[in-house]
Amino acid sequence: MDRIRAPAVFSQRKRQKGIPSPNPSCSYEIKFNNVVIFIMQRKMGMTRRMFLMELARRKGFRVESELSDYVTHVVAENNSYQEVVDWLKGQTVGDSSRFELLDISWFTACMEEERPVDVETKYRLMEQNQSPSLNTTETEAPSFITSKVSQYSCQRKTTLHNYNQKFTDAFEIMAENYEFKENEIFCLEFLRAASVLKFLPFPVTTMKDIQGLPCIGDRVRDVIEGIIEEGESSRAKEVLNDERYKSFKQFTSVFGVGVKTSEKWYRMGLRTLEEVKADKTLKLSKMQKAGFLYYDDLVSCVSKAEADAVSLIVKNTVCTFLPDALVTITGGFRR
DNA sequence: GGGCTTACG
DNA sequence: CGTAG
DNA sequence: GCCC
Repeated sequence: MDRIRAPAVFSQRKRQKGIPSPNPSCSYEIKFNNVVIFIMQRKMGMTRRMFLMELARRKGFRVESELSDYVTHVVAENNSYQEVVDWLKGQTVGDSSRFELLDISWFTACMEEERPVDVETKYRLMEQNQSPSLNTTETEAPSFITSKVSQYSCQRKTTLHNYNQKFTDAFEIMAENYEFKENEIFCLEFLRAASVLKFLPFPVTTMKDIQGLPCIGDRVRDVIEGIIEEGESSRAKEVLNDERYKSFKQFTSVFGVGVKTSEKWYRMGLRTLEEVKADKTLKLSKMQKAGFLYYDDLVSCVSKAEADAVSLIVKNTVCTFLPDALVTITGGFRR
């Protein structure tokens, strides 16, 4: 249920034996053992930080004044994701990726509810955000519209690492099936949802994680729910076993064959590429003939070594004319 | 209620 | 109608 | 089907 990682085993113990100081935190009972908060002072100031720490402790939260090994939740105000990450790098902590990096709005929500609230996307500091909590004020109730994921993929900075492949694989299968059915609208729907989940810097484990994200409708939500519960999508599985899908998948893998041609072949009763090749009455386009002729070559992936070999040929050729020219591979092989 | 990429062969 | 990025 |  709860994504919170911290073990509940060590709670009060350590704190007590360490410092018999007039630390006010000792006088409050800790009610929530799996959340250990650290509040960043940067851009906040000491007075406000102390005020917030005291407030949380009064409400039964465990708050550390140092970035100890027990800390699970790092809270920052008016800091971007990058600023917090940079600051953490300068601290003597081993692996700072174990922390939940949260905006102050998460903290204020906790204070309002007097319990640790779920770490929803809107509270998280993420790479794309500039400074999420600019519209919160110190005295007012917090604004919960802290960060919003853009609906436009070009406005999202997505890394190569996909934390949600289980989900996005299923979405892409669904999308492809709708493409084969020439339902561009549902196809688009699933492709967009896949793109959004690929952007998330953490794996989705509860339905709360996707709250507030764009392009996630009921249909997509159903698939996510299925995967969270079953570990896999029964919908996507059905598609993979679907005869029509399997045939279209084969047909469209031939260069020069799209959905229209696949549809035609499928209507003719053809089901496999072998059957297509065996049918001598079919009129193939120039492209399709090439597609079959070089099929094995075209379906296989291009290796980095091959790309480098091609690059070398181009370099040498260019250098015959422009000895000082700079030639570099672009696209995926450049990464 | 409209848009959902676009140009080229 | 299919490809490309 | 989502978003404006």
